[in-house]
Amino acid sequence: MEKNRAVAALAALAQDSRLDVFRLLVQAGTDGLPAGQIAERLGVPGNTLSFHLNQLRHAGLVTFRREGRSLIYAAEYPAMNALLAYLTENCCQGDAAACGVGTCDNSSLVQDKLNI
Amino acid sequence: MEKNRAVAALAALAQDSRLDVFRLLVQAGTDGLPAGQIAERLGVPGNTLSFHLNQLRHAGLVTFRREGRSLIYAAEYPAMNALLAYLTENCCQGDAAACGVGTCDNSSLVQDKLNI
DNA sequence: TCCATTATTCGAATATATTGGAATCATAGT
DNA sequence: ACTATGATTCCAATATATTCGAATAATGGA
Repeated sequence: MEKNRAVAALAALAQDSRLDVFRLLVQAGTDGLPAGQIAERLGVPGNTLSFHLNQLRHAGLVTFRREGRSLIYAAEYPAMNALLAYLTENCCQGDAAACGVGTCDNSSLVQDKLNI
Repeated sequence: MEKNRAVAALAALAQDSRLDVFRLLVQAGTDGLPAGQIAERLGVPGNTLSFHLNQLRHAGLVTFRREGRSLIYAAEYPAMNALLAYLTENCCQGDAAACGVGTCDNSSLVQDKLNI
């Protein structure tokens, strides 16, 4: 993952409403949720939500598809994983245990799996 | 980890210079680096770097200690791990494999280990 | 075709973040 | 006490982000 994309993804997540949206979509799974339902659940005006969804979309963290009149948004899991990988990359000069990252090397795992 | 702290950490990382600083410190390990050396390595003016280090510090992502005239900054690994845990939390309704997060559940792992 | 529904885009007001010059603070050595 | 070094704080200029009212677009049904 390039630095610019990482900064964009972090910036997209670094906002109250957008972090809520993203987590909601992560929980919703690959089926996603229509924009209106997201707006209702989070109590955010439609046009404001639209702005935030656009930010998340440009950051590559969500995608959408049309279904009738509804636009269904869904989390882009590979992008989330790439960001996690980027953040844990080079951690502790390879000695992950030294900084408590866990027993498995998330970064290389995800990179191998997804070819990012 | 509370949402506010997560947003603060994400915002701190969502900036070119600060992401550079943080990654540099993550690589440097627990010994850390003096502010002047960070400024020199990244080509950032001292006062500007000071501002950014302050942001990272307020977000809980770095700490510092004095050594003579130098202030040595170091990455706060528990905070980094708590952020990763927060981001992967509730992912895919527990079915981590479904969204490619890896074979181990990072979030619960880190939470158990660090009591965050 | 006309209307209701679902959602996005535009624009302008407001708020927040970033930058660097100049001044200041803290420490160590003489 | 004086000076040099390493770093921070203050401030004002500039740039970016957020919000919501109003206007617009896309779809489906009568």
